[in-house]
Amino acid sequence: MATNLTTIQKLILEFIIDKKVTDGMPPTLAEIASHFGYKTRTTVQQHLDAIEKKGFIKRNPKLSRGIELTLEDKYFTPKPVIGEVAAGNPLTIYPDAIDTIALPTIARIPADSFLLKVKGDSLKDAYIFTGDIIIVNPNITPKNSQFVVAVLDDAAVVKRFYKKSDRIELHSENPEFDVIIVEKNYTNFKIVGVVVGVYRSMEKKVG
Amino acid sequence: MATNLTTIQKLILEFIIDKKVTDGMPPTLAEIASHFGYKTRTTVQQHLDAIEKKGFIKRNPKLSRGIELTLEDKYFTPKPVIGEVAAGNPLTIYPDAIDTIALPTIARIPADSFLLKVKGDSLKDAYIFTGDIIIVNPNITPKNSQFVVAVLDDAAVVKRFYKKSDRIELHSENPEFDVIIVEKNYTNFKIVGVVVGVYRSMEKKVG
DNA sequence: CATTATACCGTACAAATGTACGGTATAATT
DNA sequence: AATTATACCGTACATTTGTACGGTATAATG
Repeated sequence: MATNLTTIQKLILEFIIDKKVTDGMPPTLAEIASHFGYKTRTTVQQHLDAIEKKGFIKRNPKLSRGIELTLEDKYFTPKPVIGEVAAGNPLTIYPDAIDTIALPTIARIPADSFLLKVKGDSLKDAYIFTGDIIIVNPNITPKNSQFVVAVLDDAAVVKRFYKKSDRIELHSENPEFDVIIVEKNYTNFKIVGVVVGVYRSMEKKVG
Repeated sequence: MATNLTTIQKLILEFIIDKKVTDGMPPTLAEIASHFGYKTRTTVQQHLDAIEKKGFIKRNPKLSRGIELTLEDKYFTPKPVIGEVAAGNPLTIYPDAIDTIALPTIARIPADSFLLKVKGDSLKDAYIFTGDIIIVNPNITPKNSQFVVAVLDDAAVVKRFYKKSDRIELHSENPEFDVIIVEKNYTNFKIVGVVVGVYRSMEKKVG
């Protein structure tokens, strides 16, 4: 879907989506204004007018929080896929990807998490396949045996996390792969986040 | 969870859940009052006080539509998983699993889509595993190669759908399984719905 | 018999909410 | 040079919204 929304309009729309996902309901004009530092609700009002005119939302007049997302399939919440993981390769982050996918509401993801598309079959032993979307939360401290997205020497990996007293181990589901051991003082290593869910759309053919 | 809610309180709670599911957000006091024919919002206010006191909801003071459902699992909308598919077995629909509260939610699932939990590894060739949740839409006409949930001779199957001029074929991902052929006049066959998505939570350990 | 919980009513009010009207400033288009 | 779209401001106002206070009536409980 081509977006003829301006940058600011896009930001506002994203904020609305974000609020809907985390709070379960769209924000009020005042909440939007406050978030963007506007001194008047009128400014928001005018942006919403523009966004509505472009067909991205529909508003129920006089109804509080009456912003409906037009692009949203009734039971699906759109959320941008911000990048790709293909194990072994650098973590690709799309520049300004408004490549939203329709995530089912059951996969109700916390606002602070993001989506990555899986490429390659390096995760097939974890039952995660090319095209699957993984939901990554960067604000969770990983517990042992959880899947994490990590960047090690500029290459991305998705592996099970195990913390030992002196090091961190990254295990693969497939025993043929060696365990990656990260010593405590190793600097070129970063946990990107914890994988909290996997979603796969079946609409298009998989096989 | 035992319910010590009164009949009316229960009705009001159900209405709130219903509104949340259909409109995406909880109602205002006025909307509740109008639905139940109350002449005052105060009446609703008092019922909500009671319901909150009993721990079923939590309210954000002063915030419009600030009714939170306490019973709602953090990452899941009140949309319940209504049954189980274990290929070869009858389609299990949970009777009224989670006590009075979940029941109305179940009854009110938008006819549009529902959730089934997958049991057994009969679908592993389609990369769907035990514990996964499939999202099924009964109102879509299946296209060729889409996964469908079907009931054939009282046993549930989840297979790829292929319509031929004179029959319907149900294919398995695993070529070792025979293709099921349903002749056009066969009666004991019903397409339950099209599998539109698979969701797997990674929060608890998978392996 | 007094108390408590339930189930309603009305009146009142501050704050929140959506919206209208009018204005300024910049950039792009015609 | 005139117009249009964008991006803000301020003031104003009728409703909506949540909430408080006070009252009535019934049924159940101690």
